[in-house]
Formats: sequence, C-alpha cells, structure tokens
Amino acid sequence: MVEKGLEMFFEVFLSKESVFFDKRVLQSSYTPETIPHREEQAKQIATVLAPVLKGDKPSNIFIYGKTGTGKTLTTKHTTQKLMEIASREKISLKILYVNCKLKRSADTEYRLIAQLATELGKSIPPTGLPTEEVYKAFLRALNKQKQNYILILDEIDQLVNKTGDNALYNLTRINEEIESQISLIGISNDIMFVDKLDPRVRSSLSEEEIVFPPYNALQIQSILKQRADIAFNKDVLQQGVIEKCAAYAARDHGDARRALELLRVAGEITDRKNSKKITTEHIDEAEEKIDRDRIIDIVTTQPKQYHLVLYSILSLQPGRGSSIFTGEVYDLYKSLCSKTNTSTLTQRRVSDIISEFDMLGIVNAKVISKGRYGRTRNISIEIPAAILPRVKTILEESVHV
DNA sequence: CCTCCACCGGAAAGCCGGGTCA
DNA sequence: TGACCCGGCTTTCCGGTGGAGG
Repeated sequence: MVEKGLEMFFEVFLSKESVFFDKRVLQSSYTPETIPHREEQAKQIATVLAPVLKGDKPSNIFIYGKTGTGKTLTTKHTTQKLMEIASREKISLKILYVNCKLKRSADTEYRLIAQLATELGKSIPPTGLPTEEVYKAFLRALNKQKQNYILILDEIDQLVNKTGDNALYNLTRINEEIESQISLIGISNDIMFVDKLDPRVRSSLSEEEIVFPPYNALQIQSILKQRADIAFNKDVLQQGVIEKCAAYAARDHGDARRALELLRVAGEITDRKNSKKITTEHIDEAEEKIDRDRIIDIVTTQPKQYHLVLYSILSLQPGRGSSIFTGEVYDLYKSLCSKTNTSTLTQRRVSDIISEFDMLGIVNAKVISKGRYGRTRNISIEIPAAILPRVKTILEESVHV
C-alpha cells in the first residue's frame, strides 16, 4: 500500500512541471561566465598580480567588502584566468584558496597551515602535532620546488577574531625563509578588523587595498536577470519579480547572494504549489521562509545549556512591555538547572551565551545603565511571533522542563 | 557633584577529549 | 605507555562604568 503511494508520488513528481530549467545557476556554488559590475575590481586584482608572469613577487592584497558583493567570486575568477595564462606560458605558479571560516578545517593557526600543507601534498594529522612541526612541513612542501604562490585567505577576519594574528604574522614573513615567493590575498567583510592587527602585519597585508562596494538595486537586477535567464524556463517570471527581489536585497547592503537565494526559494515555493508563474507574493513567502528556517536551524543546533538560557529568556517575556535583564535571566536559569538536574554555569558564562544569541539575531541585548540600579543588558526577543511556539516546543523537548 | 549598583567584558588559566610520537 | 599538543568550553579574577538618587 505504502509502496504504491510512494511510487505514485514520485511519478507525479517527475511529470510535474517545474519553473526551473537549471536550478544550480542560482546556487551559491555556481560560477558564472562573467561577473557583472566588478570589472573594475577584477582589473585591479589583475594589475597587482600580473608581475608574477614575469617572475616578480606581486604585492599582497587586502580585499574588503560586505557579504554578497562578489569578493570571492571575482578573486577566484581573476586568479583562475591568471593561472590559465601562466600555464600557457609555462610559468610555474600555484594558487591556494582557503576559507578561514570553515569549521574544523582552517579556522585556527594549526588547521590553516595544515590545510595549506595538505593542498601541497603533505598530509598532516588533524591534531596532535605541535604547531611548529606543521610549519616545518609546510615550509618543506613550499621548498620542494621553487615557484610563485598566491595564497587566498577568505574570511580572514574570522581567523583573526578567533585566534589572533599569529598565523598572519608568520605567513607575511615566511618569504624570508624560503626560495619560493608567496603573495597573500586577504578577503574580509569586516573592515574594522585591520585595526586589531599588529601594525607590521597590517602594513604588509594591505600593500594594496581593493574595496568592493555594495551593489545598488539596478545592478542586482541585472545580475538576477543574467542568472534567471538560464535558471528558469521561459515566461515563468511575473512582471516585477526581479525588481522586487532586487529591492529587498538592496534594502540591506546590496547582498547579491541573498537576492539569488530569495529568487531560488521563491521558485521552489512556486513549484511546490504547482503554480506556473513566480509572483511577487512568492517572494514575500520566500523571505519569510528563509528567515524562519534560519532561526529554527540555529536553535536546534544549539547545545543544551544554550537551550536553557534561551528558554529562560522566552519564559520571562510574557508579552508585556517590561524589559528583561541579565540578572533575572540568570536567576531563572539557575532554578531551571536544579529542576532539571543540569550543571549550572557561572553568570559570566551565561552572559556570554546571551551575547552570542544577540549576534545570531535571535535576541536583542543592549547594554544599558539603570543608574542607581546598576548596569545590565536589556534583552528582547527577535524571533517572529509566528514561530515562537515552535521554538518553545523545540526547547522544551531538549530540556525536559 | 559624588556614589555606588549590578552588572559588563578582558585576561588568564583549568579541564577534558581527541590526537601524535618514540 | 607516558609525555605532549590542540582546541572547545568554562571558571576565576578583577578592573571598569552610565547614570539615578542623594
């Protein structure tokens, strides 16, 4: 019986028409042939890197721009082209790309260097060795053949915020110890982060600086059109859909990635509803869905102690206008802990957990002063009311209250 | 203008699990 | 097997601090 039902389902699914022609084009892993509106930046990168073709060491580059402004795409694209020329001209050149945000892969000094060494063919155990050893292995790999290297460090701000600028310091002066030449390209979406760097590292890293400004609504429109032409079947887009998508994305700092995601999810919603056309209403639904999924995802993947803290905050929000303070949250949290037989964390720690929720956008926690009555955080919940009950259920199940 | 609350938030250090190496 | 390493999570310690109330 069940089997029959499933079969039917799959058959119907197959025969169902989709608005998509090639969905991959809207996914973030997709690399388009051309990158519109970034010609200027691509050229700047090319200008700095070009000397490598004559055997000179290019300057290091620091690239800055908000999320979804095409930094990674442009950098990869440009270096790839450079690589093509280099191999055609038989110039020995190696390009290494690492994303420093990737958990358990390149987000600490040890892991970053290990990752780099691995890409050069040395295998390094994921842990256990002294960092010093890993550097030696990396150096040996670099020296195996004399050539130029270009090292792209994406999201370096993450690395620095987490583990300091030690790794960068070592990398910027590694040229003194090897025959080969290394140039760094650092990509960051937080410009303030350079201030946290040791001055020597800063000046070395940003020998050249390239800024990626946010896209404006018109530019996002053209990006969306370019992709939509390939991604969707003919005539599935209702008038004004692209414009609306672009407007949403431009509203908060011209994030092209978000705009593309919005369009993709809107398409998926359209398919699921068996409609033939993507409408502007679908865009609205998509935006809600993305937000909802994000929050649910964050909440479910959080560890138990975090659940207890969040549950305390939610319980203190009775709908009335009164604001919540750290002290109250901690008191409730403590009693919850003893009720559920969980070990109790210090207030210092809970305070950090609250600010983590703040950074995740689950909660809004501003430090305020109540004068005579001390200083504390003013906490309010940022979860849309529509999914609050669901979040509560998740928390209750995890915590057994 | 000064006090003093109720926390904030940086630094450092400890614990523990997962690992290497000789 | 024991000495040692890394990194995530947590505790300890402690010097701030904005502004209502005196």
